[in-house]
Formats: sequence, structure tokens, C-alpha cells
Amino acid sequence: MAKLSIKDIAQRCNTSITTVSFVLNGKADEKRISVELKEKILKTIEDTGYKQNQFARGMRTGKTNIIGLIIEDISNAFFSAVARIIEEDAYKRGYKIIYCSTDDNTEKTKELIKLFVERNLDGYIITPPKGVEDEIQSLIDRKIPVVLFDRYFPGLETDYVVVDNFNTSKKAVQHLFDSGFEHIALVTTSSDQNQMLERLNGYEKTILENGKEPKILKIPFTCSPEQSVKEIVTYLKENKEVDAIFFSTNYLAFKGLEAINQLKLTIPDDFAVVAFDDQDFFRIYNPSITAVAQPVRDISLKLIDIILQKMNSEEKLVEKVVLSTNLIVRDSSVKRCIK
Amino acid sequence: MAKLSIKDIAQRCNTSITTVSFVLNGKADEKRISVELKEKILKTIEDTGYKQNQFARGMRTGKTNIIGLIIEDISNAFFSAVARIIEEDAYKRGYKIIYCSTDDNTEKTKELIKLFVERNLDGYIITPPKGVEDEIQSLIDRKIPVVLFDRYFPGLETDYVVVDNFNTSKKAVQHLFDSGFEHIALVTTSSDQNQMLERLNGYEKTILENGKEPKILKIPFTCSPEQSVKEIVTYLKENKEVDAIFFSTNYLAFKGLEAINQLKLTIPDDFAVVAFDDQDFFRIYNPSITAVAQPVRDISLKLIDIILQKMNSEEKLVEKVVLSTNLIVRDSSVKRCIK
DNA sequence: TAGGGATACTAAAATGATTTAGCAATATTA
DNA sequence: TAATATTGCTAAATCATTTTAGTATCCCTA
Repeated sequence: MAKLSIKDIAQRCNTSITTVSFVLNGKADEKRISVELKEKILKTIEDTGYKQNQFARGMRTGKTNIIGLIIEDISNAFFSAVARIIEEDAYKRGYKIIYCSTDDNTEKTKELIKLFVERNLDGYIITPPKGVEDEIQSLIDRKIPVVLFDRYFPGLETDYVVVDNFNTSKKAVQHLFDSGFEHIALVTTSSDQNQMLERLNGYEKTILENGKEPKILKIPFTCSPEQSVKEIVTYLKENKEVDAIFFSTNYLAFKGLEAINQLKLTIPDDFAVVAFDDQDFFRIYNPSITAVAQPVRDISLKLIDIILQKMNSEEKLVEKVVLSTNLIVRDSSVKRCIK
Repeated sequence: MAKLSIKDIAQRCNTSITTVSFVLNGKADEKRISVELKEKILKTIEDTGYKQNQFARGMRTGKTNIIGLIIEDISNAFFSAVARIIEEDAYKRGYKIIYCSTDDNTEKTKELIKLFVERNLDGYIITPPKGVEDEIQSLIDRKIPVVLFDRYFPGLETDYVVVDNFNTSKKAVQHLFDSGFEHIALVTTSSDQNQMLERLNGYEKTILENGKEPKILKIPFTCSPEQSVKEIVTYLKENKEVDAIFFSTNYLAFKGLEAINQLKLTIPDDFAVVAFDDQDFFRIYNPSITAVAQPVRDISLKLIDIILQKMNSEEKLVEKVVLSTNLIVRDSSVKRCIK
């Protein structure tokens, strides 16, 4: 069974390629194709199982129906959860997803964007590392739909979906104060991406509002897992007064728990702990870990909504979405009643 | 700046489209293009930043340089780790990955395969749910490269990469006996996929070899998280003699830990625990959880190797790879010395 | 010096769709 | 009844590439 082309369908129906094409593209009415002929063509397509050749189609229309998902790390629970929902929803609407991880590496990301653009993807969902402003701007200039998430570039007029990092931090840190902890440290990355800065600012503001001194440990993204744990261990040894820690990412919270284990200290007696990004792990851990839950589902659906809307209309309105988070208080941030 | 085509390059070099195409496809020598002309063309391409149009190319060659990754669930730590490595390696070699999750749903998977085939992907890496034998066979018949992983169909002559589930189970269960536990239960899915059956068989064999009775709890994949936990709780209440549990998947181990927490029981005093699939979580948990580590990196690289080799050669040899696993003994499966 | 072979290149077909411009037949209006 | 509008359809250009089947030129040899 050789592959069927539109020509074969036309021949079987004693009509022209043009007419079949019109029917295929839902332009039968607009182009005044008679109902009988339309039905006949549709039936033939159904019977033969004919499928349009996507290359030929893409060649004319320049459309692929593929969205590029360029995220920091597909193996991170937060990003893979988002990827999962985006993928699912995109498929339902007839789009496919090509994905890749940036490792938050600027050069890698630039290359990936170039690679994807060569492939004529229809739209991009990106968690940009720093330094790719020009590439993003160039996409926008070329009228290629883009939406950023998790972070954005304040100087760039782009669509994005983020959470309210500043107030989330405030809420988390204030909760620790309210629970009776006094010397609250922040463990964060040394990244100067805006979401990280906002988490940092929220922390500092709350610390100062409570008349305390900020205590911050920054760990580079490139730091190896072992080294990260070591740094936290060292920091905690050298700052004995610290009685609570706010981790600005889920993976740093992991490292922190390892560090506390290594020190043979306990939560929340020695340290209270709050993490950014909730996940099953934190609920099951002993003690359960207080965390800030990002609205993964809302973020994902909003991303798809925006990108599809941009892909299917000429309108140039820019949508900036800031979602709020949910502090889930668990055992790790509440002082135990010593009986 | 309008988009450049091969025609523009040809004009700038005062040569033909054909010649440029030969140079582009590395056939310059074969087709006896003079070195000077070749250099000139290459330089022009470099200078102008010309890129081949992938549609037109795909239309002629039928090649997309895209591999379809069809896995059970991208948000599962094991699969996302594999996806991460595959993606990374594929990019390095000039291939892109389109992915999707099957949810282990037969109908969904069939649709996905159909969808991908319409897009003319060059190859497929699949964790098949049951019931898609015909679709896989049809890919093979059409000479489309496929490699399965995590599981396979014994009746089908396909390439695959799996771990030695039977002996892994044996090793895990025997370890529990060796550590002094006597009534070892298995918590597994009710799936009859071959990897699950082998894990089950390995368990039963070892139990019988040690002169004991198998105790098995099966939980359907479709069971909700809450319900799963409830089932385990009930089972443990009704089988008081059980002193150790082997979980056949990582997510079941999660449920099991939750169940044990709910029962306010402790590991390993009340139950020893061993899980299938290692992850950070198990190392950090209190107590740390003994787990069987699949060689994620080896699995991923082998998958890419096989699929690329099949994509780039006519040879029909079928590669069946069975990798061994690594039992990582941690606190959850070793009796404490009561001092 | 005719014929063969190597060298360096190219014209044109083919791939499978979309879309513009337009044609023929019929219906409607002035 | 002639002009115009509507209906229903199609020929052919176009998209950017690969690849087949050449051609023209030069060199060598018998």
C-alpha cells in the first residue's frame, strides 16, 4: 500500500486537488463546495485513511503545530510536573511538544533556541537563564510567539507566568517568626535571576521588619551535590545562632536536609525548615516539611492558554500573569510542645 | 532580511542549486566538486547564516531528525531522569526529542503512536503499556526504528533495554532474609506487564526457597493516591506477622511510607523496607531507605545508541539488552542493635 | 585523430501540499 | 434581453529541497 497523496483522493472523487485541499482545511463552505462533493471527499478520506503530509503542509504554511518547551531541568520535580500538564493539554488541542533542558546555561539555551527556530516551531515556552534577552527579543521581533515562566526579564515586554516570589518569601519567613523562631537563615542560589532576587528581597524585608539581621548562604547552581551539602554543613557549624532555615528552591532544601542529617541534628528542635516548591517528598518526610506550593496546574494551563492564543491570533496584547502561592504548614516549622 | 534559500546561495556563488545541495550534504567529493568552489559555497553559507529549510528537506528525504520518546510518565523520577539523559545525548548528536506520557493507557498510546507516525518521526523509544503489540509490530513492519525499554513483549522480536527484574527481586528479598526478617510481603501493581511479573516471580521464588509463604498486595495503577495508601494500611493491619515489605515500584514505596507513618509505626523496627528504583529521597529519608538502583545512565545511553544505529543503517540485527541493578543497602532493611 | 574516460558541473523532475486567479454555467436583476 | 452576480469548481504557480540523468570540456591513448 503506497502512501496516499491528496492527488489520489482527488482522482478517486473525480475532482481536483484544489477542491480536496479546501475540504481538508475546512474551507468547503467559504469556497462554495457543494455539500455532496464535500461529503464524498470526506468519506473517501475516511475510507482510505489518508493523512496530510506534514512536510508539504509545513512547507506552504510554515506551521508545524509543535511547541518548544525549553526548561531548566526536566528531571526537577517542579519542572517535570509542569511539563506533564503542558504536554497533556497540548495534545488534547492538537499540538505536540519538543522539549529540552537548559541547565540554566546561557550558551546552551542560545543554541537550543537557534536549533528550534530552524525547525520552525510555532511557539515557545521558556524558563530563560540570564543573558538570553537578545534571543527572546529576536523571537518577538520575528513575531514568533513566546511565553516565559518561573522568571522573566523586567526590561523586556514579554508575556510571562510567574508566582509572587516576593510575597511568598515574606509569608514563609513571617510564618517562621510567628512560630517563635528568631534567627532565620536563607539558603539560596547565587543566581541573579529575578525570581531568585525577589525571593531574596522578600526574605530580607521580612527579617528587617522583625528587627533582625539577614543571614544568607548562596550556593552556585553549578556546585556539585556533595559540595553543596558540605557548604551548608560548614555554614550551620559557623552560625550556631541560626534556628530556622528558608530554602529558596526544592533542590536546595534536599541538600539542607542532607546537611542536617550529617550533623545529626533534628528538625524542628535544632532547625525549623521551610522549602520553596512542594512535593510528595516533603509530606512524607519525617518530620513533614513545611513548603510553599506553587500552583503547578494553574501555571501550566495558563502557559498553554497564552501560547495558543498568541499562535492563533494577530493581536499583540501582552499578558503578564502573577499567581499566588500556598504555604503548607507542616511539622518542620512548628515548635514541639515538650511535655 | 527575507529568508534565504539554497537558490540565493547558488546565485551568490554563480553556481547551480544542485552543486550547493551536494556541498550541503557532504557529497562534494563524491560528486567531484572542486575544492575552490566548495570552499566558496561554504563561506557564503557561513557569511549569510543560511539554514536549510527542514520541511523541504524532510519532504524529499522523509527524515526529520526527531526521535519520539513515549514513556509512562514524565513526572516520575525514574522516567524523567532517563528522559533527561536521552535528550541531552540526542541533542549532542543532532537529534531532537518529542515526548509524551502514556499513563500506561493502551488507547492513549495507540493514538500517540499514530500521531507521531503522521509526523514522520525517525525513530521511537517506548515504554509500552499492554495491548500495543500490533502497533509496535506495525512500526517494525514499516521499517521504522523502535526500541522498547523498562519492559518488552516476549512474543515480539524487538530491540529493548531492560533490567534483570527477576534477579533484582531475588536479590532484594534474599537481602531481607539475610538481615533476619522472616515474613516478607510484596506490594506491587496489578499490572501483568512482563517487568512486573518478573519482579513478582523473583519475589515468590525467593520466598519459597526460604520455606515461607508469599504475601502479596496488588494495587491497580489507576488507584488514587489516597486509596492506595488506605489499601496498604488495611493490609498491614490485617497481616500482623509481616515484618518486611518489598515495593515493586518507586511510587508504591512512597505510598507505603505514608501508610507506615499513618500507622505510627517505625522502620525498620516494625517493618523493614526495600524499594525498587533509587532516588535522592530514599537516601535522605529518616531512616534511609534501602533501594534497588537501576543503571539510569547506562539504560539511557544504550537506548540512544540502539535507536541511532538502527536509524542510520539497514542492518536488521535485533539487540536485546538486559542490565543488572545495584542493591543499595541503607538503614531501612537492617535490624538495629538494641543497646 | 577518433574514441574513451575522467572531471566538474547543471537542468529538470519530483516531493505533496496551499492558494491565487480565473473559468464556465446558471441565476438574478435592470 | 443584456448585463451582472452567484455558484461550483480547477489550472497552475509556489514553497525549498534532493536526486537522476545528463552535458561540456579536457586529457589520454591507440
